[in-house]
Amino acid sequence: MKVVSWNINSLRRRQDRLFEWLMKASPDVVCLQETKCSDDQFPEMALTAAGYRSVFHGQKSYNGVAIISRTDLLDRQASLCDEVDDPQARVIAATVSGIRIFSIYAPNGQAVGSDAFNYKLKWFDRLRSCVRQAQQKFVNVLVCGDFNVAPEDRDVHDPMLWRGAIMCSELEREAFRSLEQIGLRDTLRIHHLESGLFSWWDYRLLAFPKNRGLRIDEILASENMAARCVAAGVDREMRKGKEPSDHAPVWAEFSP
DNA sequence: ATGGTTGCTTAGCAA
Repeated sequence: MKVVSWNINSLRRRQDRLFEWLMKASPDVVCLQETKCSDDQFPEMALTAAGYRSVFHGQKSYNGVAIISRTDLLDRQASLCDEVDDPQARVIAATVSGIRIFSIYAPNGQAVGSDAFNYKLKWFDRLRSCVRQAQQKFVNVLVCGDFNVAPEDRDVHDPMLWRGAIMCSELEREAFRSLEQIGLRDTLRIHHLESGLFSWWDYRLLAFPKNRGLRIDEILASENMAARCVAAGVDREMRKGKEPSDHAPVWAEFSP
């Protein structure tokens, strides 16, 4: 089973690219982030015609997440488990073949120490609690998305330049590690230890051709799923060409 | 070098 996580940076803007890629790459499950469209704008019918079911949780202009799958998506949940009424559409979960799958779009945090930054840290606490709840019910859990955290220096093109900056600060990395401490594994690192593997490149200053990027999109797997992970990678091709998202899809392959 | 690019919406914010 091939699972992909992709921050598409506007589904409406990149719908053609999405469908071409689905036909070519033929993934089993795709977690999308920053769909930036309300639920009434989501191309559910077109996806059905292409052979994909979908669950989605969007809002006007910003954020928005979805999961699309070749097989049934059960028990859709569009929240972080708690009763907090969050106006930002950043989480959706569903069950595919007995695997509980989350598509998450973590807050960016704007600047270290800002209100948005503190909201980001609290949001990670809420996410951790929510994933723990899922782990009570499911042995197989995947948490896929844009975490807006580069977990280690090897995930950063220029660690000295980014030292302590947003997405790289110690508090954010600690928040990310707290997810690993409840038994989630960063699937890319099961198969690749090298630096230079990124998932996001700024649109500015030729960042992509210079490979000046960060790895902030991850597929985290529960122990049982990690044991089944036979390959993982980044689809850099999708960052190329006309009007790409600023993120490339990251993927992980699981044996039955 | 304190710049620059894109999306959403239409002046300015978010990323």
